[in-house]
Order: sequence, then C-alpha cells, then structure tokens
Amino acid sequence: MTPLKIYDTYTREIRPFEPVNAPFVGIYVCGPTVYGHPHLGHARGPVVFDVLHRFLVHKGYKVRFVRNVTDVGHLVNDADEGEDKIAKKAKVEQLEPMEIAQFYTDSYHNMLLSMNVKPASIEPRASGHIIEQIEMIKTIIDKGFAYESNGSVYFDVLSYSKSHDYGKLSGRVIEDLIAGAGNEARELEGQDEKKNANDFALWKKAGPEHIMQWPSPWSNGFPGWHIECSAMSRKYLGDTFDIHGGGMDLLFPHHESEIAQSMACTGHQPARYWMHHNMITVNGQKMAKSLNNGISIDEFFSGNHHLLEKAYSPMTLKFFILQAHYRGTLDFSNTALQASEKGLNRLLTAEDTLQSIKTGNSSDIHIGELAQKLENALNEDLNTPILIAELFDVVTKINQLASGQLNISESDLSELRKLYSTYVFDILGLKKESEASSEKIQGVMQLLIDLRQEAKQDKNYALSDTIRKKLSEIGIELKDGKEGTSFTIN
RNA sequence: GGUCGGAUGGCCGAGUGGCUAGGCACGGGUCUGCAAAACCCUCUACAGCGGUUCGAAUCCGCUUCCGACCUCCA
Repeated sequence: MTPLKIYDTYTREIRPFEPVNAPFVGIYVCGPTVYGHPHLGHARGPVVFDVLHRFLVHKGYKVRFVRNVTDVGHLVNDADEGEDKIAKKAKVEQLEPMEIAQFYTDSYHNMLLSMNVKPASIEPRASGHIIEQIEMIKTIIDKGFAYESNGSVYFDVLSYSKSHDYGKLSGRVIEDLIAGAGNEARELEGQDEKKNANDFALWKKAGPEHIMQWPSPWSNGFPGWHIECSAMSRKYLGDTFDIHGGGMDLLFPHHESEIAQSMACTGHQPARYWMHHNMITVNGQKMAKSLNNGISIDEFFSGNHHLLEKAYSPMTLKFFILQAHYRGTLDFSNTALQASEKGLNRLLTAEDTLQSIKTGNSSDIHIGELAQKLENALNEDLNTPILIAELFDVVTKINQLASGQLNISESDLSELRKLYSTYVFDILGLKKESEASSEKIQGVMQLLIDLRQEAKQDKNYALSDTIRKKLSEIGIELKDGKEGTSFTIN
C-alpha cells in the first residue's frame, strides 16, 4: 500500500504519514462547545475527520479517535464580565448548566448519527477532567511558565517564548502580538492581573454568580479556554500523539496555546501532524453565530430557512462537503446543493446497477489499477474530490457493463462490487437514505403497480396516470423501466 | 493596521509547466402510450497586465477584487 501523505499546518508542508507507534494511531479532534444547536459549519469537521478515521482503518491502522465535548470553560467577553458561556445561557433559561450541556450534546450526536459519522473511541467532557487540568496547570507553574494572580492562573507567554517558538503554528510573531496592532479597546476581564496582554488564562477565579465552579489550589473557579484539550489529549493519547485536527478558526489562539501548554508541561510537541479544515461560507462569508448567517442543522434538514429553496438530506450535505477538498473554503448555495443531491443519486444508483450485471469470460476492467487509483486519491492529503471523480468514472464503466458495451468476469465483478462499496460506504461513509419500506408497504405498492399495469394494458391511460399522479402527490415516484415498474419514497 | 489564503467554463469544484478532473445545468439522443427516472453524447475555462520558458491556467512580479485569522467560534 502506498503511504498516506497529509498537509501539516505546523510545518506547512505535505509529509508522509508516519505514526509514532504503528499500527496504532491516535487522533484528537476539537469537538463542539455545547451551548447551542449545531449549524451547517459544525458538520464539516466531523465529516472530514470521519473520512480520515475510516481511511486509516481501511489501511489497517488501529485508530483511537478522541473528540471532546466542551461543556465548561469558554469565556464570553461581550457585555458582562466573562461569565462562563454555558452558565450564562443557563441563567436565561433557568436550567441546570449540565442540563443545557446534555441537551445540546444530544443535538450534536443526532447530527453525527444522521450523517453516518462513526462515533469517537472516546468522547471526553471538559467538566469530567477538572482534576487532570489542575494537575497540568500545577506542572506548568512549577516549570515557571505560568503564574498565579488574584486567584487566577495565567500562562506566561513572554517567558515561554524566550525558549520556545510561540506563534509558529498560526504564523504569528510574538512582537506583533505584543504590539497588539488593531486590537484596541478590547477589554478582557482581569487584564490588569496579567503580566502581559497576551497571557492567557489557565484557571479563572469565579465570582459567586458562576454556577459552574470547582475548587483548586488557587481559587474556586473554572479552567481556562485551552487547557482542557491539552489535558484530555494527553490523558488518552499520550504526550505526543499522531494527528490533531480542528477547524482553521481554532489555529489561533486555541491550538497555538495548546502547543504552548503541552510543551511547557511535558517538553514535547503534542501532535506530529496538525490538520485544519476550512470553513463553510455563505455568500463568501464564514457562517458564524456572530454574523447571524447560520443555518442550523435542523433547519437544513427540514428546509425551514429563508436561504433554503428546499430541504436537503444528511447525505446530500455530506456529499456536498466531500466534493470539495477539506482545506478550501466551501460556499453554500442551493444550486450547488442540488447538484450534489443528483450526483450522489448517480453514485448510489450505480451500486444497484452493479448487482444486475451479467458476467462473461473476458474482462475489460482492471481491478488492481482501479483500486490503486482510488487509494491514491485519498493518499494525496485526503483528496476526496479526486476520489469522487474517479468513482464517477467507475460509474460510467458500470453502466457500460450493464448495457453490454464492456465485459467482466465473474471474479472481477465480485471484486468490483467489493471495491465500490468499500469506497462509497465504508470510507466515504455514505449510505442509502430511502426509507426501509416495510413488507406491508411493499405489498400495497406491488398491488397498485399491478393494477396500474392492468389499466395500461387496457389502454386506460387516464386511470394509470391518475395512480401515478396521486402517488406522486404523497411523495412516491413510480419509474417504468424495462424490467417493470419500481418506486421510490421521498 | 499585521499575518495568511484565494480568484478556474452558466453553477459547484479538482489539478498539473506541454497529454487540459468530475458533478450539476443547458443542448441532442436512447427508452416510454405519455411522462418521470435512468442511461449515452455534446459544451473547453483558468481575474488583468508584464516577465521567465521551445511551451504557463500551472513559476516570478505588479494591479484589481474577495476572504480568513488577529476576540468565543467547526
């Protein structure tokens, strides 16, 4: 098998993937902050890293895939004085904070489930790892890279940058950060407690209004923005693991800070490869809560949003995401979505066609060559659009086989079926969405189809067309083919 | 203001210094009582201006436009 190559944001180059300890692979992906329903943008990361996950498994690696849930720790810095994001919402809705977290975690899981994303091996919650975070903070203080101030603990960026390269991942220069150009009038809470404006919180002392707080050596409070990922990735994957993933918007300060924390604590780079997927945009702009241009997943699947011409299925969204390379921005539009919908249908129809091909003695299909092409596509930094293009070429071949323009042997056909479903279902993780029709429905439909057939034979087209039309109105499409009539339920 | 990235045919989106993905739409066709679906064929683009080169959409420079990050963010 030819090796996978991936683009590493840290070194800004494409490198062959070499696990620390093959065949084991450790992946950590930053999950959501569960304070709202997931929107379209939230779907991209899970889909991209799911393909990575599945492809590595396909290549024979034993993967431990960790995706966290952030249920504490992210500060709000608008309006009030840095309340915990989740605690703030809880007050508004008069609910327990953990109730909120659970509610939106479930919502997130529903999205993953509907999009056929494999569950993570471990899904740690920040609130369940307060002790690990405190321990890590202690070590960082001991090593002289953090200091306590008025019950809070801050990471000492200046001190750290004397011996380490703070800013390398995100391409930032420490001097520029200190100069803080363009960052005027940004009043973060406790700014005066810091030695330097760029120092970030490892632990924050909580006021009495904070519902989520824990005891620590420094104060009753809560962990800072970035420490959870460092603590949890270390706990489950070790000081240095293979791949750390997330959205590009997390590059700075989140991932930059993670590196600093881990280096300060363990002396090791936390991850060998940093993978960042790009954003989904609407009219060229990032979909973000603050821009108010978000389409929630529920709205997307129900079509209930002014930007949507219709409802789109989870697989349509997945295919739409997969048709673009993960490092490029992906612009939302109805026409693009509808193109994906049809393309996906073509891909899945071919899988059916594949089941009814007649075999011969000769074979025009070179399975080995084909398999290599498909694998090579993903080997090149997970190039799913190329893979999909190759698969469409296979679709054309499948159709030619079905129409007798090409021949295939029994064994090659069996191989082709396996290969096709491996890539479409196992690696891309697509699935057929047509409702699993019960036997009773099947029976009723067959009855209608037979009755309509009789009408057609009697040249009673008015009746046969009425049957077709009425069924269409309730979302059942009849398709008259050579082999008889079939139906689909929308 | 700083840093980084991008401009590809009607739309979405790959990609390589020469052999010019793929999907969708459009157009034509097969099939059909008619449709729909499905299938086949067709459509040749790389922001502008310079430069390097035998040859550039692909490398370099400039210009214009767009975006991301610098603040919670997938």
